[in-house]
Amino acid sequence: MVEGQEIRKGPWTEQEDIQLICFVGLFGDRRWDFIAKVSGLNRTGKSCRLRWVNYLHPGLKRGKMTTQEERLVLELHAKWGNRWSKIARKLPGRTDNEIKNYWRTHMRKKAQEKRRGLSASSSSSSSSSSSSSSSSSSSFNNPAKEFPADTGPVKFFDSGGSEISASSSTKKKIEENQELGGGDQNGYTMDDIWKDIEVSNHESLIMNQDVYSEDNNFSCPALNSAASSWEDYYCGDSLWKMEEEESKLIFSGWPCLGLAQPNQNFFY
DNA sequence: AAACCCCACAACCGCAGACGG
DNA sequence: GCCGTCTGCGGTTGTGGGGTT
Repeated sequence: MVEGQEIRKGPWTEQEDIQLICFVGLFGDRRWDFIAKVSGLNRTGKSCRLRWVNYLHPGLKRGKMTTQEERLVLELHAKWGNRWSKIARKLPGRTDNEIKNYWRTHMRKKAQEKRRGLSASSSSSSSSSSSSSSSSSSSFNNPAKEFPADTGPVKFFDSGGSEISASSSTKKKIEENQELGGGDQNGYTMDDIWKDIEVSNHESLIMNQDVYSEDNNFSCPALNSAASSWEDYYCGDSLWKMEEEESKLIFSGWPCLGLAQPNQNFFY
């Protein structure tokens, strides 16, 4: 990066966030390496992108997953496996990271509960080798190990996709599906879920007009959503896809509240 | 009040695909 | 067609906070 400067890692400071927001406002949310360089943040483009996508993006919903979202995640995971980004696209305002984390924690819990239930009901049968907590995380995503027929710390929350692999995994998936869709206790079907989500999307779209274009690309955050702290710092409105030439002009009157000056030399 | 445990989430890493020169 | 760079994705780890003992 900037020669001699050490790349920063770890948690982002508020200052860095604001700085990043400003530069994304100027250059759009694409050229991350470029943004990382000119912003003077000693971060990698990757890191900047991640921070933006997972945390700073104005279209993000924060807070707990709704029941509809939970069900949708379950359903889509059953369909697509660990294609988190694909799943995330179906859940406006949620990130792949968020969904991934959600799946890990909640599904692990579910798996444990399920196992408890099973071992309670069937004290005999199927080995039930006393769950040695064994390897942490190394068996993730190993289809052979997903939904192990009742052994060990069940890794089914990270199944690596149900697409093809049948056998025990399929069995569990079927159970899951029955639990959520088909034979659900309250008969909540996918259609219902979609309806609900459409409704709530519609509502949030009304509140957040124009945040997204049709393909979920961020368009113009500065124009909407009443001032959550950082949004006040947005440096411009439609500077989104700006050429470097133009940006020079902007920098000549750099507006951002005493932030570290951007690396203007970059342009010359 | 302190120690411990568990959960939730942010962030990093490695890899693969896309893209431009 | 090859190579280098960038971007996106999935997996994994680290850490802070809240709850429990």
